[in-house]
Amino acid sequence: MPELPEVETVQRALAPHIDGQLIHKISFFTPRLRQELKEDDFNQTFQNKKITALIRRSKYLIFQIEGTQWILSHLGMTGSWRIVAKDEKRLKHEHISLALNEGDQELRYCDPRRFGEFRIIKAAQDDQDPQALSHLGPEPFWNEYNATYLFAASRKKTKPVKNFIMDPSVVCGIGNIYASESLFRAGISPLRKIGKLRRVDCEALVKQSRIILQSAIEAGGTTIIDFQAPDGSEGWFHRQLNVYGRKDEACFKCQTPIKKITQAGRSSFYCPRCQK
DNA sequence: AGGGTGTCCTGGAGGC
DNA sequence: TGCCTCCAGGACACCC
Repeated sequence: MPELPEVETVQRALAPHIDGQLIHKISFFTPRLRQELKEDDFNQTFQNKKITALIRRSKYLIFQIEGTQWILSHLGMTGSWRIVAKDEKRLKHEHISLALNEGDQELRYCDPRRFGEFRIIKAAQDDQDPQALSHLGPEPFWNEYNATYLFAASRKKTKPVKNFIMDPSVVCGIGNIYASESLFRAGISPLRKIGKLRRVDCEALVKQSRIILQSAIEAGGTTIIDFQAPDGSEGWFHRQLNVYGRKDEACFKCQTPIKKITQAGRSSFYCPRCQK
């Protein structure tokens, strides 16, 4: 399940292989992912155009392509990209192929649950976000995401803190796993109302979420079930998870059994003793 | 308007 | 073994 560190890992692995490459042909092997996939539209727009960069914003990959249109890719739950030789046999759930250069190499997208996205968006001006992503809040590593910002943004809000930090318009890229893990490290219960957080809590939360995301990136992303980096290597960050997926197991700090609850339809894990 | 729920999807786990 | 049900998750539409 790709969250920010996984998407960052994919971006870093893929970019050197596709920057500067020409798109020879785009093929779809499924009528739709989250949206309809129309081969003609993509080929008319991108055939023989050069990929100038692959960047990450939030959990999106953006294929920057010469011209006025770009491609937005989201890995959903189970999406992955890999680079293969053109004659390599297609895997069961491979839905997209970008033949590069003279067609000798292909970038393939595999997604068993088809929760991913692949769509054409308008290119952005300068360093701005493309319009399709204008709703996104700051990245966790940007200076704008700090305790002052989080404290101000959360006043008079009544949502549980867990749901608040998972809102990409507040701060992007913190999914279910890292939300639980950040709160554990910050010593904050996921049930706390965000508006009741003190400034010191905001400071701890910003700091801990950064530390955890950074170490996950350095570890090459979390592999729980589905995630694989494009070179086939597995991330190993799951070995460092303190609470996620550890229902009824002993807290590493205090031995209290980890609790699992449901918030906004998503499972949260926390230590009822360490997190207040 | 803010907060919560339902929907999309399918593989895997667990129950009987 | 085989069938059934449930669950996982991000983004977004929708409801109260």
